[in-house]
Amino acid sequence: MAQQEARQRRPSIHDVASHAGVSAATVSKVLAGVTTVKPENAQRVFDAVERLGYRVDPLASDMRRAKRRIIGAIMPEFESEFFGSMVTELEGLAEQRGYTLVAASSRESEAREKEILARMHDWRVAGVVLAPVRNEHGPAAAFMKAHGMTGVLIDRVLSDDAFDTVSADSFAASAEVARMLIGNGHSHILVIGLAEQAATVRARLEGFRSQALALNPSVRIDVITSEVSVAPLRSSLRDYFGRGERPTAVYSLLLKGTLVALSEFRRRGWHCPDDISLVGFDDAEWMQVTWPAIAAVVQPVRQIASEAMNLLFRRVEGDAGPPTARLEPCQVLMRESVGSPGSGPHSGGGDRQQPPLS
Amino acid sequence: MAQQEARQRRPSIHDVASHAGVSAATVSKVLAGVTTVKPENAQRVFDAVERLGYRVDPLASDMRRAKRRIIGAIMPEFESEFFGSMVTELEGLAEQRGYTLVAASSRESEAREKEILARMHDWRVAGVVLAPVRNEHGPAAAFMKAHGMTGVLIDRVLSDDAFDTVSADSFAASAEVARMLIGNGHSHILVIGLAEQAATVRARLEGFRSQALALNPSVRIDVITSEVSVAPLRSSLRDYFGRGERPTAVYSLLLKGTLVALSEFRRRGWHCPDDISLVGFDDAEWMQVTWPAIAAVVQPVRQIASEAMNLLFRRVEGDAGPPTARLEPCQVLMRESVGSPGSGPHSGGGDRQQPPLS
DNA sequence: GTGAAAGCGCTAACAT
DNA sequence: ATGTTAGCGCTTTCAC
Repeated sequence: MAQQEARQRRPSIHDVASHAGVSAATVSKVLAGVTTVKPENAQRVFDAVERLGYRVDPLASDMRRAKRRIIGAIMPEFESEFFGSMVTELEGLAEQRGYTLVAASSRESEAREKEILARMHDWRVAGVVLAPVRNEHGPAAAFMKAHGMTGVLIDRVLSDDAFDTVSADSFAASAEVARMLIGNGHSHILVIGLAEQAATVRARLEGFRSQALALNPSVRIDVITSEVSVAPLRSSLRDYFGRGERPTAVYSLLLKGTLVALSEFRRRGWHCPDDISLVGFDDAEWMQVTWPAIAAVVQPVRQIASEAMNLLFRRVEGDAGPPTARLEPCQVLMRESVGSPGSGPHSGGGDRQQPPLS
Repeated sequence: MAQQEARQRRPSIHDVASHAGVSAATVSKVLAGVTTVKPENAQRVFDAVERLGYRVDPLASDMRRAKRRIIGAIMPEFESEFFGSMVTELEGLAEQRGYTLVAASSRESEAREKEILARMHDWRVAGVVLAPVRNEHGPAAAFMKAHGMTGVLIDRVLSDDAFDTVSADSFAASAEVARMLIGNGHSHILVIGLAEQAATVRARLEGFRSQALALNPSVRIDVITSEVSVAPLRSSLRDYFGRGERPTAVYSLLLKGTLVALSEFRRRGWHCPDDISLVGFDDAEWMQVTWPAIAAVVQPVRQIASEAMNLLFRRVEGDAGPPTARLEPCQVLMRESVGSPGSGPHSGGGDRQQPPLS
C-alpha cells in the first residue's frame, strides 16, 4: 500500500493556460513578472495556478534559457565542520539568487575532482565554486580553463591567472600565532603539517617562520610534514618525540594534525599546557569544551563563502575583468592549551585547577 | 582576460550525427548501448563522439525520459561528522547507479524542510532520502505522501505507514550502555537529551531506562531534556548541578549534549572519569584523542546509507510492497571517560596516569 | 537496421 | 496586450 497512489502527471503550463483561458506564453509572462499583462488576465492566471497547484519545472525552464540556474560546488570532503558550514553557506547564497546548489565531494582525490567537474560541465552549470584538493594548479582548474567554465577557487588557493580566488589569510594568521608563542617565551617550536605543496599550507608555514624569526632570531623551529595522508605524519611525530626531542610548543597547520598531535601527547601522558603547548590552524566546536580548551585559528567561513559567491555571480553575469585574489582575515583564539615554557605543572591554567565559574 | 574565451556552443547530438553520417536517433541508440546497430555505423558514431568531445546533456536527456535520474537528499545539517559522511556515502551510492545526488540542508527547520522538498518535487527527482528534523510525522513526510513522491526516511525515525525507514538501533544501543554503566556500579545516572518528542531519542531513553531498571531496580535515573535548542539544556544542567545533584555518570542522548556536558564539567573543574563518568550517543573523531577519550555509541553510517539507497531504488523501480522499518545495530565504544563510582581520583585510568604506549 | 516525427515543459521572438 | 511559432537537446515510437 505504500507509495502506490498513481502519481498522475503534474499540471503543465498548458493546463494553467487553458484553465485561465489564455495562452501558455501569457502564463509564462505573468509568472515571470512581466507587467504588460492585463490585470484581469493576470488574476485569472494566478487563480488557475492556485487551483491546480502549478509550479514551474526549473529544468524545463533552464532548458530553454541560455544559462542554467545551477551552481556547482566541489569540496574535498563533507565530514569536517569547515566544509560542512561552507556548503551550508554557499547553499543559502545560491538560493537567495534563485539558483540551486549542487554539491559534490572530491574525497580528497584530484582524479575524482576532475570527473565531478566534467559532470558539472555536462549539467551546464552557470558556475562552479571549487575548493581544490591540492591547489589552484591541479587538473580541475585546468579543465575549467580548457572548457571555458565560469568559476571561483576557494580555500587551498592563493591566486590564479584565470579565476578569482578567495581564501583565509593563512600568512597573517600564522604570523599572529608566532607573535603569541614567541611572546609567551617559547623558543623551540614544532610545526606539523600535511601536503606541503599546497600553497596555503606553505603560506601558513612561512608566515609563522618569518614572524617567529623576526621576533627571536635564535628560535628553533622544527618542521614535520607528510605529503600524502595522516598516518605517516603520525609516525614521523612518534619518531621525533621518540628521539627525545622536546619542543615547548606545537603549531599544527591543519585540523587533522591537531588531532594527531593531541593523540600523541595523550599516548605519552603529556598534558597541555604544562608539558607542551598546542595551537592548531582551523577551529572546531569541540575545542572549546575539552580540558584544556585548544587554541586555534578560526577561518572566516561566512566571509569566504559570501565573497566567493559575489565574485562568481559577477562572472556569471558577464564581467570579464582580470581575476582577483582575496584573502580574508582569520581570528586567532588563544585558549588554555597555550602556556609559557618552564612554568611547570599546575601553573598555566593547568590541570585540576578550578576555572572561574564565569 | 579571465574567462572570456568565447564559450562556444557545445556539440549536440545532431553534430555527432552529421559528423558520423547517421541520424540523431542512431547516435542515441549507440550511446544507449542498443546492439541492433550496424557495427560499422556504431564505430563512426564513437569516432565522431571522440573527435567532438561530445557528452550527453543529462538534463535534456532526463527531460524526455519518464523519470529524472536525480536523487534528493535532505539533511538537518551538514556541519556534523554524522551527516557529512552520510551525504558522502549517499552520493557514492547514487553515482554507482548513474544518478546524481542533490543534497540540501534543512538547517534544523521543519518549515525549510518542507520548502526544500517542494523544490525537489519541482525538480521531479526520482526519489528522496529524507533525514527529518524531528520525526516521521512532520510536515515533510506529509508533503511527500500528498504528492505521491518516492522516498526513504532515515535517522530520526522509527517506522512509518507510507515510507521505508532506516535508522540506528537506538533502543538496543542504549540498553548496552545501561549494561555497561550498571555493570560498573553506577546507581545514580543523569540522562540528558534534546527534542524528547523525536521517537528515536525517546527510544534511546527508554532502551536505557528499561535495561538499567531491569539490572538494578533501585537505580536512580534523572532526566534532563530540552525541547528546542541547546542553550536551555545547558542552563538546566547548570541548575541541576548547582542544586548539588551529583550523579556518578552522565549519558548524553546526542552529540551536542555530550559537548554541553563536557563544558559544564570543565566549568566546575570536574574530570572524567574520576569525578563523573560520561558516555555519549554519536561518536566523533576528536573523542578518541582527547584526554580522557570519550565513550560513545557509534552509528553505522555506511549501513544506514546503503540500506536506505537499496530500499529507495526498489521503490523507484516500481516496487509497491508494504513499507519496511530497518534498525541497524550500533557499536558501543567504551573509553576512558567511564569509570566506577567511588573509586576516587587517579584510580580509574585517571588523570596524569601514564597510558600504556600500545 | 535506420531515420522521420513527435514531443518532454518551458520561454523568447515575432506577429498581431 | 496576447497568441503563434519555433525551438533548448534529447529519446522514443513507428514506419520504412
